[in-house]
Amino acid sequence: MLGGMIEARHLRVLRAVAATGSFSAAARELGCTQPAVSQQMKVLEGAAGTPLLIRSGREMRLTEAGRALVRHATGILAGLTAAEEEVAAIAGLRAGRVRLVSFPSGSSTLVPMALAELRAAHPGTRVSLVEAEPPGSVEMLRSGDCEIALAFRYPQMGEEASGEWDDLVLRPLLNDRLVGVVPEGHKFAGAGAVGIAELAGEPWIAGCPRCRGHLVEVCESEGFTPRIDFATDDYPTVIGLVGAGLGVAVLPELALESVRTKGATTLEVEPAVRREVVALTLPDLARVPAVAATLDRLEQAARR
Amino acid sequence: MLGGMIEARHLRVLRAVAATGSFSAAARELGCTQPAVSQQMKVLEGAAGTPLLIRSGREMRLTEAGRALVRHATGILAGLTAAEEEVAAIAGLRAGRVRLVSFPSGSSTLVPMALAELRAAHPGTRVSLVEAEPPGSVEMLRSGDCEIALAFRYPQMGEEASGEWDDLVLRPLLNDRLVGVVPEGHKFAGAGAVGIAELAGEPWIAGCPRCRGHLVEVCESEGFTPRIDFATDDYPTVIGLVGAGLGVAVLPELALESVRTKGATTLEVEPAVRREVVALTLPDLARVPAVAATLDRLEQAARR
DNA sequence: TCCGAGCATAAGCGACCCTTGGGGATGGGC
DNA sequence: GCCCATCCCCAAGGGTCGCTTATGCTCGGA
Repeated sequence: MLGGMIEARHLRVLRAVAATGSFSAAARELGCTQPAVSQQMKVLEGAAGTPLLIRSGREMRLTEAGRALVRHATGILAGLTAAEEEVAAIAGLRAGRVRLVSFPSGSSTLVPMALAELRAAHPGTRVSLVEAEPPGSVEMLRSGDCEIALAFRYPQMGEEASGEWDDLVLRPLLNDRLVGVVPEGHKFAGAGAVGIAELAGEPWIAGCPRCRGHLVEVCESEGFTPRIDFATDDYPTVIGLVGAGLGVAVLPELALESVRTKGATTLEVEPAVRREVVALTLPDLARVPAVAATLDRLEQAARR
Repeated sequence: MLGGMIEARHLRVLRAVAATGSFSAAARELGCTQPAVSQQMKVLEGAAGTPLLIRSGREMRLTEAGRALVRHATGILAGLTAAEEEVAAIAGLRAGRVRLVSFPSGSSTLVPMALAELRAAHPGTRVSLVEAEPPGSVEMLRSGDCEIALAFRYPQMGEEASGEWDDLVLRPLLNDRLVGVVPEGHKFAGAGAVGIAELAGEPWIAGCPRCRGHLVEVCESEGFTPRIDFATDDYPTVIGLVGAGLGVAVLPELALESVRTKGATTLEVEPAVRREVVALTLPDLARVPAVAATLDRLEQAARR
C-alpha cells in the first residue's frame, strides 16, 4: 500500500553501482549477489519512471535522471548515516542527556558521587540536575520534564497510597535512618539513643513539608504533638538552629552527610524510623541506556 | 543480509507519530492500520537500540534519541522528496537535458523545427546541439557524449557494414534525394534531369568526406572517375563555387533546403540516388522520456 | 460503572527480496 | 580466429518481512 516510494536501500545500491561502474562489483561491495543488484535497479527504475543507467557495451553509465538521483543520494545517505551515528551514540552512552530531579539531601550526597562515576565511565553522557521535593519531582517525571526523579517515602505513611508509583519503575537506593539532633549541651547529648516521646516537651525544628508531616504523624503515634517552632527545608539551617539551642530535630541521616554539625550532636531515636530513598523513572525511559546507566550509578553510590 | 539499516519508511512513520502524537492518528495519516505503525516503531526501536518514544498515559512523547531521529528525518525526507520530484520532472518532461549531435544539413533544417515544437510542448526540456559528421557522431553516442545522433547513410554503400548500427536504436527520418547542381549557364541547366555519366568530364565539387566517398563510388559504378577540384563540407561554399562556374556538384536535397542557390540551378540525376537520414540513440536512452520526445519531434519534423 | 479510544499481541497471508542455476553477449588473450 | 573469462539478464524457488484482521488490555471520561 505504501509502495512506489524510493527507499534508502535503493539509493545505496545505485550509489554502489555508480561508484563501481558495474553490477557485479556493486554486489561484491554490498555483500550480495549480482541478480539482487540487478533487481533493485529494475525496481528503482520502475519507481523513477525513466531509465537511470545505460548499459553501453562494457561500461555502465548514468542517465541524467541517474546522475540526479546519485547527486541527491549522497546527501540523503550522509544524513541517514549521521542519524544512525547520533542514535548509536546515544544508545552507546557516547552522547545523550539525562535530566535528573532530586531532593536536596540527595542531590548533595548521592548525586555528585553517581555523576562523577558516570562521567568517568561515559564522558559523553551529560546529566543535568534540578532540585525538587518528591511530590513535585514525580509530577515533573510524569509530565516529561525529567527522566529520573530521586524521591523518598516513609513506608508507614498511609496517607499517600502505596500504589502512587505503581506505574513507574522504582529503583530502591537506600533506607535512610532518621536520627535525632540536639544541642551539644542538651541533657540527651551523650545518651546515644533516646525515645522520641522523651523529647515531647522540646521545641522542634522541622525539615521539608513532607518530613514535617511525617514527623507529626510519628510523634502523635507516640502520644504527643510536637511544638514546631521552625520549619525549613534547608538542613544547614536546621543544624544551625539546633546548635544555637533553639530546639531539637529529627533528620534523615543522609541530610547530615554533607552538613557540618557544629554545636549539635546526633543520637539514635526510638522507635527506629526510616525513610526509603528511591529513584523513579518511566517504564520506557528505564530502557534508555543513558537513563539505565545513571540509575546504575545511583544505586552503586547508595551502596557505599 | 542487509538488515539493521534505518529505512526511509521508518522515518516517515516516526515523523507521522511525532506529528500526530498517536499511533492511530499516524496510521490514518499514512493510510494504513494502527498495528502496522506499532510494528514499524518496534522495528525502528530495535534498530536504534534504544526506545524512541515513551507511552506516558495518554500522550506519546519522544525520547532524546527519538527527537534526534525526527530532527534528522526532516532533512532526509526532504531530500528524498526533492530527489523524487527532480526525477519525476525529468521523467515527466518538465526538466531534463538532451544532447543532440547532428550533421550540418540536418542541424539547419530538421533540428530547428523539431526543437521548436519540443520547446512549445515541453518548455522544461533543454536540448543542446553539437555538429558532427556521422562517423564521429555515432562515436560520440557510444562514448556517452550525446543522447541522440542524427546521421545518414547511403544504402548502396557496402564499405560500411550495414550492421554497423545494429546495437543502436534507429529511427528513420527521411530519404533524402540527391540532386545535381550546375551553374545557371550550364548546358544542362534547363534539362530537368541528367545522367550522372553525362557529367563525367566536368570538374566536381564535393561535400563532406563521407559524401565524397559515396560520390566517387557512384560515379565509378557509372563508368568514370570524377575529377574533384574542390571539397568542403560547407554547403553554401559548394553552391558558391558552382554558381561561380567552377564545377558541378551532387548534393543532398536537404542540404539545399536552407541555402540560397543563387547562380546555380538544380536538376534530377540518373540513376536516382538517395541517402537515408536517421536518428540514432542507445537502447536504454530510447526509453528516457526526453530522448523519446525529441525523437518524436524529429520524426514529425521530417514528415513535413 | 459503562463506554470509547488507543496500543499491544497473535495468526494468517500476500508480497517482496534474495538466492541459485542457466543462457547470451562482450571483450581480451593465446 | 578461437577460446575463455567476465558480466548481465532471466526464471524459479525459498525464506523473510510487512500488512491486515481479530482480540485483549488499559486508560479516561460520562
